[in-house]
Amino acid sequence: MLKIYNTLSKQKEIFHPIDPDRIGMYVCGMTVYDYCHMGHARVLVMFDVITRHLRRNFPAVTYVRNITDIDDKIIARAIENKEDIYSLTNRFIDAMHEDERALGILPPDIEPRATDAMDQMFYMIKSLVEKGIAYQAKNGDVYYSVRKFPNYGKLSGKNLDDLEAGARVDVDSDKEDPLDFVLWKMAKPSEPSWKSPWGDGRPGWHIECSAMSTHHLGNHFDIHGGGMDLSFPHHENEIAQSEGANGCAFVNTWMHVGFVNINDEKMSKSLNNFFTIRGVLESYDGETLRYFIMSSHYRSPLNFSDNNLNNAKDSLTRLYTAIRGLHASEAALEEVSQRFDFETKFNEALDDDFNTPIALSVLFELVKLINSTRDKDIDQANALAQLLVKLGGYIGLLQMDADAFLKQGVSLSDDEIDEKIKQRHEAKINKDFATSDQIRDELTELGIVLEDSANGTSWRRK
RNA sequence: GGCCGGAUAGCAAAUCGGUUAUGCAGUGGAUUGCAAAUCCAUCUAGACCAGUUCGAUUCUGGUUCCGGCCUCCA
Repeated sequence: MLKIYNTLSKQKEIFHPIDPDRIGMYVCGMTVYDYCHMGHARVLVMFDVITRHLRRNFPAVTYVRNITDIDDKIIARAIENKEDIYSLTNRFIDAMHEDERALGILPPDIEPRATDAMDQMFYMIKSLVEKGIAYQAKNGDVYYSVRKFPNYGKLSGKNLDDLEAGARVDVDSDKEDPLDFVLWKMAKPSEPSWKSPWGDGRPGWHIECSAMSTHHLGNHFDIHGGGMDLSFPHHENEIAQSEGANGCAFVNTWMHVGFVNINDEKMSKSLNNFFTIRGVLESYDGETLRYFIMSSHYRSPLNFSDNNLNNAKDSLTRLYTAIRGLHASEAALEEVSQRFDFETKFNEALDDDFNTPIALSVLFELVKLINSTRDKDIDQANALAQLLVKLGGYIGLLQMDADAFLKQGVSLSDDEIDEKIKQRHEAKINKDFATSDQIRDELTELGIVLEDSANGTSWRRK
């Protein structure tokens, strides 16, 4: 029984799909004018985990994650680069996909681009204008009239009068109310623009997501997610737009992923304390990043630091060490799956609002059993290792060959290392431990750790 | 100012009204020529002050500190 924390009700709820045969989930994706940073990585990874879990529990899941490929920052950056906006956005979309692959993220089912959704936006804006919820101001911009939507603030727990009191001054506005937000914006002469019933211009950010989500998932769908910073005003405005235009409930469950922090402060562009995914990948492999992200609950803050990343790496190393060299048949896997309740516990953890830290701890319980079984019953250890790989796969972990994971990023070639191991072995046979230890120390220096066992010596990266 | 979160051992991070979280690190032991890996045992908790309770880290109230949103933000 899946429980999800719903930002709308501020509590965990049992998830009741609108149509159990067809779950719809929409997640706000990137605005593509720069490389993705670790904050984006967290949203990407967590909704990947969520999608994987939903797919194992429901026959069909449609995961839509949009791309915002038109907005002020994109225009500004394109001008700065003397570049066409499409060449800019295409470049960063490719980079994003590359980052995603490194993190083991499966592509969403549909990845709509705002610039392909103009008609859907026109349709929605038109409907809002016709209903008197939106208006075209003197400057030509079309605004949403926030006071016309009685439930405004239901997601963020804010009310209009409080917002009004704390509102920053908005001088140059033709808005009827300072809290009204833009649906369609008139283009300045040199800017990219689209023809619309209200004049040449471009869409506001909020309407993009309302239009794309309902277009692909219907007016009323199950889950809508994004980073916590989107809950206000972005998601609040989406609710106002979609429910205002369609006259029905928009989304049942709202999910928000917590921030990635640096020294307990939010990682953000404006604070200039962000790390790009590709930057971090220079020092850590993608699976380590993925593990790091899953090591805390998705709604808690996640502190980004070398110490925590190294912790993640060490933990993953323990996991991979346990499955190294072990393989089993489907039948054996089936047998241990039945006999032990790891899978049940693992699934229960994910069912409880996607509690990945608990799910990971189940993996470590399994590791302990594998390691202690190894000497007594190798067949069972093999089968349990297979089970570990299977459970890891549920959350996109442990799908690499263990040797490949444990040997990656080393400066010497396999042959060179094997040669050193051979030399050391000979020294050991001659009881020349000074030499053998020296060889081992040299390798340790290079980040290569040797492990002796009854079957000979193997190695891994530190 | 308004509205939200959070405070757990050396670090990270969950659960839970009474019983081992888990990973890394530490200590003792097994194993090893010595290590590494592994196993066994073990030490470090619940910001502070009240209250409810047979019993609270867990519930309630207050205090302190930290963070977020209210402007583009994942």
